[in-house]
Amino acid sequence: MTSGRVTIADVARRAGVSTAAVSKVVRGAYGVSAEMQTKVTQAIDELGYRPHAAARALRGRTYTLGVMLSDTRNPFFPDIIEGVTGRLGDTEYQVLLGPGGIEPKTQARMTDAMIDRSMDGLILISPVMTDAELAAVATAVPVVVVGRHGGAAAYDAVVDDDVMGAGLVVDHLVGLGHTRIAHITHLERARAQGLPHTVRAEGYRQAMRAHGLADDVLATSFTEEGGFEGARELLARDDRPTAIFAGADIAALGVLRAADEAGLSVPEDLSVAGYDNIGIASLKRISLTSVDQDGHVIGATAARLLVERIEGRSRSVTSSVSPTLIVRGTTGPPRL
Amino acid sequence: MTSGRVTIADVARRAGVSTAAVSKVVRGAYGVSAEMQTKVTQAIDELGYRPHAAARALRGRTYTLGVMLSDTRNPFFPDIIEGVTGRLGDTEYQVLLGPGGIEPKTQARMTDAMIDRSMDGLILISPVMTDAELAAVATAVPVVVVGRHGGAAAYDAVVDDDVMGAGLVVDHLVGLGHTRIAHITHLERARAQGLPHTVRAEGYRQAMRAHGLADDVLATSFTEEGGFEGARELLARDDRPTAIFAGADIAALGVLRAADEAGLSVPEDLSVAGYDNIGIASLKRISLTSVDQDGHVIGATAARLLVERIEGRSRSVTSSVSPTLIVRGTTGPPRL
DNA sequence: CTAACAATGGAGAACGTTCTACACAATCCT
DNA sequence: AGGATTGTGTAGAACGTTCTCCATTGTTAG
Repeated sequence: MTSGRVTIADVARRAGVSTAAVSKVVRGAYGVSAEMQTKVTQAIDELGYRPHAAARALRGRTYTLGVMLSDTRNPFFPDIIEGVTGRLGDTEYQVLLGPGGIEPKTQARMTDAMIDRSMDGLILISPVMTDAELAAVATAVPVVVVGRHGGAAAYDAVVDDDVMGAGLVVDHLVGLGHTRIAHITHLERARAQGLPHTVRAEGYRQAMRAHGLADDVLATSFTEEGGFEGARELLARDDRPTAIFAGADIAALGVLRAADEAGLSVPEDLSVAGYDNIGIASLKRISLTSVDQDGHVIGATAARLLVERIEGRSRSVTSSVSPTLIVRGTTGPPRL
Repeated sequence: MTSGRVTIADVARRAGVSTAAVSKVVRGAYGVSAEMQTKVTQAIDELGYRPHAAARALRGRTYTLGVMLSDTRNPFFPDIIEGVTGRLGDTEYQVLLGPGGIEPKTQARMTDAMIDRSMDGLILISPVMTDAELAAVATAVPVVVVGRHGGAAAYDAVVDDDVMGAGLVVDHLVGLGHTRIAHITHLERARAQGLPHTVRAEGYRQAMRAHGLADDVLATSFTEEGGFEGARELLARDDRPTAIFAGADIAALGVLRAADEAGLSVPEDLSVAGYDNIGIASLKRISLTSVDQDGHVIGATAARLLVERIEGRSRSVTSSVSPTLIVRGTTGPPRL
């Protein structure tokens, strides 16, 4: 009455069997007769028994998967979550999210906390930890890393093909007739390698080279302000670009503001493209050309890989998701 | 070597004391000498010991707080999270988020899962459960409910004063000279009482009445599409409103699109206001007048109340946060 | 008919903590 | 001096599971 919690012992008493037998039934383990099965199942239903995850943790699984979020404000993070939970919806696994913050230190604290809570596996979204830290986490628990290129042997990885995505944008703009295409990227702060913005910038450079064009990369930050500042600088030049490809939609919004303030009309005077295809990009008022990553597929894939890992696979896998270009109103042929 | 995990017994052996003593030091409990304190602390540091939360759960606290999110896409949910984690940053508590989904059933599953994982307390953000379900959760674990009016004795509550917020908008519009002000609300689907949209609609009605004006409420949904559809219907009328107050910014964006398509200029032909002050409302391209809820304060308050509850307070508390009106470019005097 | 075996159920030892109860020593009061 | 009190440390029983044996059945093969 004090705790009120129904335990396996209560069920065993009710069904007139041992706790071991109940445990077997609950886990679907080998060695239970049909009769035992029904008896116990009935007792469980009558009492409303639910296994106590913490107690389970001491011996076996917790059926809890952790997803560490580096940035809660990243607009397609809900897509990834939905992909993960959707995939796991009909399994016994539960998903809990851990806000890891932007700093390597706070992220490490979060992953430690998740390990301490004996989660069965972790999905890390764009972690900003060193490779060594990442490897350390991966030895303690199965790990899938999302959004970071160049995965290691210790963990699985799911990445968007950012090189391809950047290429799609450049190809599109070149196809429209642009030659002066600038790229706004995010200034590298951490030691971590293979982060999306780096790879997108590299993909942009490759694609420009492939078209025989000179590249023009400016590093500010992936914020509205960063896009604004970057665009203001680019647009002040004598030979200002006719198109700006921002490495993230949020920065592209800043670019649009800069264009507004400079009295340039989009797309006639300036074409603008982003990356991520965030929800508002599709709003008619914005109508931003962008690269869609299909966070849903990314999340579902990460969940699948993680469960596979937990259930025994040891060979490491890297899955690459192909982005698609969504052409909208902010890109068009340059004014001659 | 197999598990690799450092346990309290390892620390005790290293320091040459009992496990009970180590436990006392770790918990900061009464009855440890200074000498013992340093000896044990040193051993902990040397071995890199971290308490195993699941094992703790079986006896005492887990130092884990759960935040159930009803809607991961809600744009000010990151603000609330930051408020919560910010408040808890220097305590021993860890915050984990649980995506509860929109359905009462999935939300119940989530809260159950959190209870099964012996979290010390739960913050429920706009839960769509019945009062009975809510009460049941609250008997199992300390609970703070956010964003739902009319809290019960069993749990604490933090709410935005939605009546006041709606009043601010109406007062502002009336002050500009508007008399035909329509309101777009969210169609009630669940049984749950006291949800924000209901209260906002009621606040709107009260304020209109106070100004001696006729109210005009249309229920669609709090989505871009819902705002669009609602506005299209309202704008097709003979005596179309000169101002539309949408109960959520996301719907207000739909209203803006409808105005664009109808060839009405904002704010000259139509004033538009929203609620929530989501990030993009401040973008120059949108510049939406809105009501700000200060999710940061809400989150911090919820965290404070929850910790108080966990640490013994039994009297139930409801904290109300005052919203503020952010006037931007989408509202102005009506054209005469 | 008996030995071997498969199928089923149960005992009981973990798992890593917390926490109550107690032992012991040192200090205090009268 | 002797009892009471205070301070400090330890033993050991929980907590609710899982899981490895082991015991007891039937069943089958020879």
